[in-house]
Amino acid sequence: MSEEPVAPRGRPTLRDVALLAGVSTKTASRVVTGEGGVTAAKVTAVQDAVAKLGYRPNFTASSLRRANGRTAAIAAVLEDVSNPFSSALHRALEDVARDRDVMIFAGSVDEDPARERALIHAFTTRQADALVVVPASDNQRYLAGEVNAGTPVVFVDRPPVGIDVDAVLVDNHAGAAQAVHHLVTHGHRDIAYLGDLLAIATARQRFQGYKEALSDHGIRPLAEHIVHDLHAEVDAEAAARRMLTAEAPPTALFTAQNLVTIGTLRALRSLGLHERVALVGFDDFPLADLLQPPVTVVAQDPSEMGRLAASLIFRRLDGETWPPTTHHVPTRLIARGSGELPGPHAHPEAAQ
Amino acid sequence: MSEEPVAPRGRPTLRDVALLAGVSTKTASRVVTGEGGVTAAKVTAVQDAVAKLGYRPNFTASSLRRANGRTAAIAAVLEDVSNPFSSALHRALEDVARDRDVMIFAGSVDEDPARERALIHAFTTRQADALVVVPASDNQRYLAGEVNAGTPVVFVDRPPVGIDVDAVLVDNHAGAAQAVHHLVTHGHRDIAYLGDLLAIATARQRFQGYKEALSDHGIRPLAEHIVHDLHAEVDAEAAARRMLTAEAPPTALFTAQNLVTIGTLRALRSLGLHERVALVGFDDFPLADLLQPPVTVVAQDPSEMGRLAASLIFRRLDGETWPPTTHHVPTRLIARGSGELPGPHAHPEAAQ
DNA sequence: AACCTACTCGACAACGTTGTCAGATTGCTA
DNA sequence: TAGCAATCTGACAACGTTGTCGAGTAGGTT
Repeated sequence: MSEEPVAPRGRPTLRDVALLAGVSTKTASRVVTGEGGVTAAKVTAVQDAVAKLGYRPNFTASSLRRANGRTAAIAAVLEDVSNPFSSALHRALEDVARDRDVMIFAGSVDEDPARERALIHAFTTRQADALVVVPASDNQRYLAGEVNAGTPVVFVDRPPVGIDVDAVLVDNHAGAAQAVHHLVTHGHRDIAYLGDLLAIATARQRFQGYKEALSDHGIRPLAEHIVHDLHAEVDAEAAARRMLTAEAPPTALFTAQNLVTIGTLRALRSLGLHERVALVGFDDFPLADLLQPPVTVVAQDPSEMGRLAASLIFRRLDGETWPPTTHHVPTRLIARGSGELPGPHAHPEAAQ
Repeated sequence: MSEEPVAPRGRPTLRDVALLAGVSTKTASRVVTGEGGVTAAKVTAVQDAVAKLGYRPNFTASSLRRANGRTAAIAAVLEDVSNPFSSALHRALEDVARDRDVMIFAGSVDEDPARERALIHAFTTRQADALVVVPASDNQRYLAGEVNAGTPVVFVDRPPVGIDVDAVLVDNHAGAAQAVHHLVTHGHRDIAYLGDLLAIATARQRFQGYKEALSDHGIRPLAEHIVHDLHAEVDAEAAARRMLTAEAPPTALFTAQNLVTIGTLRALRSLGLHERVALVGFDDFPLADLLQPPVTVVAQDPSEMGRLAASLIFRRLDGETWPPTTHHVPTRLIARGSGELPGPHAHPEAAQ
């Protein structure tokens, strides 16, 4: 059934290959790394031995010895590998890394600062060549050692604090303002805010954008129409339901995060208000266009962010240097329907 | 601004720590690994040196030397880290691995057998302790070496071919049959099949389940109502549109894969048939319950599959042994609306 | 024939760490 | 005081690999 030789307990090493081929380990190494300068006869002898033993080089040992010490692995410290934003980012990193035969460590932080540190510690300890970080903590000074040691680090989605590294961010402020402006344009003045944990910098920025856009239109938001610290879908659903069933409910909603948007949609749907109360969400999500009404969003571009982050990483790994820079990937308002439901102040011609 | 010492070019090693603390490297090692048997004075001396230098152990070098040689990293070879099934699986693996401080390498195969081999090669070469594989190739004999060497391998979603390892599968046949039976129960006899690449084993099983369920009801499917090899959303949308606009269109659809279901929904929606033609999809997806009508699916449980796969991996890593076993995670039909749209043969009391 | 160059090859050390083992120190008992 | 066990410590080798370097061989030139 199995004609392959029983492994001599444990994986074969270069020594085993060399022994079988009748050459030195160094020559065997030369053959498997393609270094060259080996007689054709010995090359085939080594190759035969490799095949016979099923030898696989130990890349770990090799990178310990090799000049640059690279492990050809980079680490992605994400919010949650299973959420669409993180996984799109992850995928974009992979696509760029793939061209260079670089592998990816991925881990989920779940907004837990301790987990962030634990992950980064684990990854650096495993000699990841670079770090892509969506931080959850409020200070990343602890990364100074890594950065000084020359490990490329790029922050994504949220800015670094206490440390100076490249960052790929979204203009949350402008995106939120754009959403609010859009709702005002469609005749709304009573626009509620439902947002993520205020501890998250991007949530604060989006809230700022919301407030400033309203104030630009001379609107003062009602305190009872502002809810923070919604992180999970169910929290958002409950908050939206409460707000919409109170007296004097808002005519439009700005939901400042993915899951908050979805939770809010559930509330609207179950209250039968989905065709009446306007909604613009921050961050696009799959099937938003298939819902009834289709959901208007301010879309981020996680793929583009990932590609950009990866390219910064690899340029640094290639030896390029420049002062730490923050890049902004633009947002895009995608009008699909829910954000164009007319408000009480809609001019007939404006609400189309 | 920066009070930390400039790193002595490159990361500090245990030797640097030992030198600074005035002890041998072995004693420094004893302290950082918590091996014990070291005077309190030296312990603090070493700890001070560690702090001062910002020393981080090189886990890679350590695992090279340590008895079991474990790297505390496992590899997940997924279809596409950014699709919901894969990322839910990934997340479940991470949750189990987290308890043991094990990290995860993840990569996307994209249904490309060559990519599958390349990924597995890269991961084994980096000494991953174990492999979780959602295969794309039709034969995985090439893994024999790894398995013989004692690396735990678990296949998920698709069975191993040419090699005998643990597997965590879905009962695709029964799930598909259940979907078709459900549609028949609701008065449909002309039920179309839209499915994934026939090269994928699970797609074949689902198709089998479809055919057998129909034949159990004495129904012979029409050739023009069977389409294979749909993999992307757009392909499915085009195929569904073609089928639904031909003469004598089916009254119900069984879509045998995630993206096929979504593409088909788009076609139904744009043709205005979404409230008329029944649909059951294989594999659940986010927001299926928020669509109009809500989408009835045969749900798999990727989280449970991931947890099970991880537990098998870790039990093997803990030294437990047993003959390679295939586990089946049950599917669950979730009736939400689209699958209960009545067909022409519906009894008034059955269609509810 | 003496010399040189180009090429092939292997001994050795080293990457950063830990297992082994034996030496040194301490404290206790007889 | 000698003897011995218990405790602490460091020298050394080894994990699997590759960089360095010098030895060996063949071929070509004077």
